[in-house]
Amino acid sequence: MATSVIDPSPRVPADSRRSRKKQDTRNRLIAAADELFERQGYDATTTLDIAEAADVAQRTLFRHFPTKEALLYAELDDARFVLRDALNARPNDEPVLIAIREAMAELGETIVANRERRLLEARLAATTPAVSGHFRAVIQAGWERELIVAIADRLDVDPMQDPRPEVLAGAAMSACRVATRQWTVAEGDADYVALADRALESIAGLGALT
Amino acid sequence: MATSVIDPSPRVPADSRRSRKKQDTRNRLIAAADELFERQGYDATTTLDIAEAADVAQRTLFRHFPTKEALLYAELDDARFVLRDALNARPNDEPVLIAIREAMAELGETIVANRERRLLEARLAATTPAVSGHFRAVIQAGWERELIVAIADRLDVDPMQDPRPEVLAGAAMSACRVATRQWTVAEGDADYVALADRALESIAGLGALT
DNA sequence: TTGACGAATGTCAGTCACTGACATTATGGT
DNA sequence: ACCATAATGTCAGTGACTGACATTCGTCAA
Repeated sequence: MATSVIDPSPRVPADSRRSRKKQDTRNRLIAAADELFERQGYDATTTLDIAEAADVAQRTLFRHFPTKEALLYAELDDARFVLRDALNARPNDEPVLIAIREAMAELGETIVANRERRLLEARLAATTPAVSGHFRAVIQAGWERELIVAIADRLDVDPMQDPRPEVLAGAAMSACRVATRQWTVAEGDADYVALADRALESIAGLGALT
Repeated sequence: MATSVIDPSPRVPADSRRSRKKQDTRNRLIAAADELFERQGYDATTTLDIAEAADVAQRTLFRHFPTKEALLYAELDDARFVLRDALNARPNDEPVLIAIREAMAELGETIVANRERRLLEARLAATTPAVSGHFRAVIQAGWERELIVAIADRLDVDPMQDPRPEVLAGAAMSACRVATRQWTVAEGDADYVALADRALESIAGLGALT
């Protein structure tokens, strides 16, 4: 869900032929981008290439995705809603860091399911500044916002006054980045959930470092 | 210093007329960008506008700065070397989080000195996604790298294996972002160093949150 | 002083991501 | 069948950035 682009009130049943076709072009665009990025690299692939490979006009591509990078991270961007739901599902009396670890564990399963795509994202992010930049600026920032409001809710504090929600969220996102990098170095042959949990756990000991 | 762009080995004395002129065009470009961003907004200002206001060719602008955003963040980008030096200057037996707080305090003074520019950066980042994105993707990531190597050095661990350096660095950068936001909300009429220190201090208690 | 060398800049043409405006086609409801 | 409108197509831009080559200007040595 979440078309990555703003489309307000659909007056059409969510499962009409129209919406199926729309979803289909969206999927074809993602698949085309995937394959082209894989085959000829990110920078060497133009949005026109992608559109033609998906057999749509370039303009249509930009109606579905706001930027070229969004094509790559469509799935991870939507995953922030999964994160939000997972967080809200944790019991309210659970310590915040525990709740985050549990929610991330749940999310981690979903993430790693698409192993090949995750590895592609990682490869491209490692070689292309535009990609890693977009990840930090858009994807990670989006996840972070979800974390912040969830944490502030639990602590019942104002995240504009109390620095802890944002600081904890930042630490958690860094932990996820580390876990992802380690998982990527291992070519996906590692327990992502365990890696992430270990990194998240380390947050508790940050103040005691020599 | 660090010209924000790669120029390897200058065979010319660092204080020749040539280098002074070069530095001068660089400064004029920054000043021109500053004023135009202030007057007509970020998006409404083209790189050609800036170049003409500084009385150079557009091509020259892009020889001094790799992107339009870099014009805005030239100073903050260079500040990462100040951060590195400040960190290295801290005694080796000092606990890491303390060292970071002290180094940031030192850095904070430098930062807040240019109050008007900081407020301009904040205003633009708050209204223009391209600006806030660049900040996260380039500036903050750069500072974070400095933090990571400094922390890993002190702990004598491999930052690729041990998640703690990167996690702590991420938390610290988030703390700085919070402090900057609070300082900005107060229109610069607040003790930035105190705000940053309070946010950084909160890292120690992250694991104990209910 | 002069002349050679090279750094900084200028000029120009091009690529490519992205956008606004308007025309066309395809669906869904009537 | 008919109309409203969602989805797409077409086209002509704008603007950031780049490569190639010409020109100017500071530096230094003979």
